[in-house]
Amino acid sequence: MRDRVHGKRTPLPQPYKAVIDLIRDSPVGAKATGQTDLMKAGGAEQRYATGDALFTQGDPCTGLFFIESGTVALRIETDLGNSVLVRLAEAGEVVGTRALVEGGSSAHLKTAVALSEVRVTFVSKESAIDVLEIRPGVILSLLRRIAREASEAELLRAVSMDYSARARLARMLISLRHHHGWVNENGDLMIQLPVSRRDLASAIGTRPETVSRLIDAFESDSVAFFNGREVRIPDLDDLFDEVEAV
Amino acid sequence: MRDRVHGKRTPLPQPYKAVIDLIRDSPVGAKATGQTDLMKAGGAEQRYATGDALFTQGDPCTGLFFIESGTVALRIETDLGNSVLVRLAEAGEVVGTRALVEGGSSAHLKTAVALSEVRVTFVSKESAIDVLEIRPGVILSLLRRIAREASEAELLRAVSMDYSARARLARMLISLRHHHGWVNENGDLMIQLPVSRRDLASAIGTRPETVSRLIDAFESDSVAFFNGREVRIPDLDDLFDEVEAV
DNA sequence: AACACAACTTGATGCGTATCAACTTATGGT
DNA sequence: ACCATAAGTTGATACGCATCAAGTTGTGTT
Repeated sequence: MRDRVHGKRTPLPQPYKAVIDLIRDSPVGAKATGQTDLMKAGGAEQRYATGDALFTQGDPCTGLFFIESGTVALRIETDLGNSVLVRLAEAGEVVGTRALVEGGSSAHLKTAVALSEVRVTFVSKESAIDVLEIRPGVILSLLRRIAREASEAELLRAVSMDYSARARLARMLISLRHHHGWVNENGDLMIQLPVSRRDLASAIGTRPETVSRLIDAFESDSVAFFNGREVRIPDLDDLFDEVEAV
Repeated sequence: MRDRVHGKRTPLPQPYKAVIDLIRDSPVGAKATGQTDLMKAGGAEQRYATGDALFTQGDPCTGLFFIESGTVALRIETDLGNSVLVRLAEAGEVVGTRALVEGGSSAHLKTAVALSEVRVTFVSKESAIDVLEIRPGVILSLLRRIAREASEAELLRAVSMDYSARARLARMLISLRHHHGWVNENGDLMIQLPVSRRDLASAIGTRPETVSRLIDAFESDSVAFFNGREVRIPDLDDLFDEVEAV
């Protein structure tokens, strides 16, 4: 691997491949699949403009939001300026699953804000549970989806602390490519960051100043070139190399 | 708050209380509730001795393990010596939920090892899914349980990086008290650590040497006194103070 | 276009913790 | 009870990143 500005870690001989793949390439939010049409049949389409909140931390959970298009930021807000980006939810994912948690009157732990034009199908808590009680197939699909999210979130939590901030930023870019990347005329991977530097920093557990410096480092090493929220990545493998060592 | 050997952080004005409570006191693995008797009816009781593996990373997922008694360590093993303790599963929790994840032939991402005499009810993947397809009530209970785990794991991942190693160790002790603590004749909280220093270190994302020094620091500050795997905590509030600032 | 304010960058400095090495203390097997 | 090996401790050193401060660039507003 290339020299790097920031540290090195003890290499890990032959870790189990599936785990490494997951660590290296898991989106911040897990991908969603499976048909939940039956459930969504009882729902209503809603639209949100950039910056609108789907729900706010502390609000009672009223139902599930199936994202049809657009990107939603899930944040913990600690005060006006101080917030932590917990994950980005993309088209195909469900947010608000806390509405299903046992104990009727649960409140949202996070705030969900549209980062772009967002279209969702909203299914109220009551009708969601109605459907779930009648159609085991639907609930099984939802269960499987959430089981995977839980499993992966837990795993990521445990291992992500072991990475340097530099590696975590690399992993973030890798995962963002799925919904925010394309290939330009020269064959370079391009990514349009959906978030500010500040969000980016909080998402990877570091500070905006550090992100700034990491960007400098990536550019000196020709791994990635940043221009505002647009990122050009000549060779994706270089990014994977950054996450190679644990 | 008292002076401390290690750092301080910018205080957070009035974060949303439920979130803070969760952060401060969430067990490493989420508590489980809800009746799943119907599902377990089709299962078989199994016993494991200390050190036995319920399953190993890479094995195909064969079913769900409902822990009736004892403590199970879930680890990612990277090689023989190098492992990360992802969570401790206690009586009342379910492990192996990855068996339910979509896409039939999933493999375990973690290794589950009994840390004590462990009694579980094992429900095979097939019969679990059979039950789930017939009894929506059961699956709903399971879904709710897993939804909460997912939600909390995700949140914890995001915020735990913001804490110092010292605060993370304090949080670990706080959460261990639920299943491994008692009160001694002097009214002191006692905790019998179920894991080695090495596991402890990996669970909080640090190194054994650092854990050693943190223990020294806790003892100098009279927050907690360690004797092998036995910990004496004169005042639990002192530990909560350690996690107070983000 | 001019302003206010937020977002971002750059530099200097210090703290927290990883790392490496040497040592001491437990643990388990024969 | 012994030895071999693992687990835990202690010390010295280095470095990644947070922090504070001051600047610059960007963005929306009237």
